[in-house]
Order: sequence, then C-alpha cells, then structure tokens
Amino acid sequence: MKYSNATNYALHTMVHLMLQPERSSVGVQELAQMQDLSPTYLSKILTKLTKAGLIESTPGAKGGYKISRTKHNISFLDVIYAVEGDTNLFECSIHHEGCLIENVMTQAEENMKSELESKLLIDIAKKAESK
Amino acid sequence: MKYSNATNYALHTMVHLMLQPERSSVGVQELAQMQDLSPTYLSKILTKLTKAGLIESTPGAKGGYKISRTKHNISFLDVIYAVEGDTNLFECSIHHEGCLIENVMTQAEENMKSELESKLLIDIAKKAESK
DNA sequence: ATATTAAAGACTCTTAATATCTATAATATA
DNA sequence: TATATTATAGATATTAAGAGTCTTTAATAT
Ligand code: SF4
Ligand code: SF4
Repeated sequence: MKYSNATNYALHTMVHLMLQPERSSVGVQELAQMQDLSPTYLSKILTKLTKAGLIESTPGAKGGYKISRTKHNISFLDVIYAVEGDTNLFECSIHHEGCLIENVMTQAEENMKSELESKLLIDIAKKAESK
Repeated sequence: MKYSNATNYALHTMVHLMLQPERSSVGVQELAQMQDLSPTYLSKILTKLTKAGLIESTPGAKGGYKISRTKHNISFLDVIYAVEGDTNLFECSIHHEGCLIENVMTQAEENMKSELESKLLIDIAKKAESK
C-alpha cells in the first residue's frame, strides 16, 4: 500500500501553481519539465485536478493551468482525494453490522485524513517561497 | 491506494486465534474454510505473521497456529506491519532536506499509525466474543 | 488562418497482488 | 519405525492497477 507517484506530482504542481502571479496560467510542458515528466502523462493528472475544481484550465494559445479561486482553502486532502479517489483504505466487502474491525481501521484513517485536511497548500507554498 | 485483502484475512485470523483456548493450535484448513479462502494462499499470509512473531506455528500432526505469548499487547499496527511492511505510505525518492511536503504527509500517517498502535486485538476479540 | 494548448481515447508496459501447485521438513501417534 | 498430518518454501500463473505513450479533437489567442 503506497500513495501513487501521481499524488506526489500533483502536490508539487499545486505548490508551484500557488506561487505564480495572479491570473497567469502555466502550460503543462513547463510543469512537466520542472518535474522531469512526460507532458502527456502529467496532463492526465492535471485533468483530475481540474475536474475536482482545484485548478482551472484554459486551452489554446497562452492557455494552461492556474489555481482555482478557492486557492486559500485547498488542503492536502483535497489533492489526494482528487488523485487517489475518496474511498476508504480499508473496505470489507461484507460490511457486517457494527463491525469492530472496520471501526478501528476507519477511525485510524480518519485521524490521518483530518490532519491532511487541516494542512493547506498555500501555507506550504508560502514557507517554501520564503526559504 | 488500498489495504491488501491479505491484511483483512490476517486480522480476522488473529481475532479468531485470540478466542481459542490456551495452548490449542488451529490448522490452516480450518482457518481458510472459515474465511472461504484457499489454504495455500492463507498459508503465505500466516507465515508472515509467524515471522513477525505474532503467532507460533507447529508442523506435523495436531500442529497448526496459535497466538504467541505476547498475546496481550498485539496491536492492529503490528498485524498491518507484518503483512504490508513497515514503510511509509508517502515516500519521495529525492528526500530534499527538510521537505515540507513529506513532513505533512508523514505526520498525518503517524496519526493513523498511533491510533492503530493503541488498538489491541485482544480487546476486539473480547468484545466480539461477548456479543 | 495559424499556432498553441488542454482533453480524451486507445493502447502498451511494468509492477504488485492474488492465487495455485508441488516438494520438503517437522511432528504426533499407532 | 512407519504413516498420516501439517507448516514452509519455491516455482509459476493470473489478475488488476499504475505508469506512460501516441494520436486525434476541440478550444483559444493573435
Ligand atoms: S467482521 Fe467486519 S471486517 Fe470482518 S467480514 Fe464482517 S464486516 Fe468485514
Ligand atoms: S520537495 Fe519533498 S516531496 Fe518534493 S521532491 Fe523534494 S523531497 Fe520530494
């Protein structure tokens, strides 16, 4: 069980976009080059972020991607959900009523998620910038 | 990103073994039948648990598996580590010094793990038994 | 009209999980 | 001691998901 590489790429892209001047779009070539990725592959990931409403895309010349207007409250969890999906890590196909095992696993997972939800990308971006 | 089915099987097996009378071993056939699994597959998982010291195995007639002597402090996390490995969910190959992203991801993961570490199998087994 | 750029679909490649089969070693007991 | 029983290990096959490429289409700026 691992986070996919896509999550890593998505986080880096998001932080990078956060540091761009307002209203300016960045193309996928630039974003891909920065992380040594193929543009077409990164493009798939960015489309997920777009569909989740975390970034906005504009096609055509001078187009590209920029952080959506909700910029100031995008959390790590938002990005992870967009890329990995928002299902539980532990899922039993049976789902017995009041299952004790699921209870424990789900509660633990919630602890992780609430931490990820409390961490905003903008704060990380700001800190990274000021280094 | 999901827990493997093996983790589910391991947890159920451990809870079942916890409820056995002291000193009695249970064979893999019985454990497999209980969960509708092939014995040879479950066997691989049980070998992992054995190597991690969570259970003890005895080959030969009347052999099988039983909870190890540390029974009373085996946590969910112990089982998960034995089956899934004890590496981090988020691992960046680059490891920049003081990486902010890794910090957040790792801290969140720790929150999950500390919860899993605080939950003991014996408690779940006792609760399940008394239902 | 042209160049640029994102989106989408089909496709391939790689890896990890799932699963089976067989052979071997250890143990109880008759 | 011989036999039945049971875990372990290794080889192998199957499946599913992730990673990555290529090509076509649609949208936009100039
Ligand atoms: S007890 Fe819980 S985890 Fe186990 S089979 Fe039932 S629902 Fe699934
Ligand atoms: S900043 Fe952190 S996550 Fe990003 S490449 Fe460096 S070490 Fe990896």
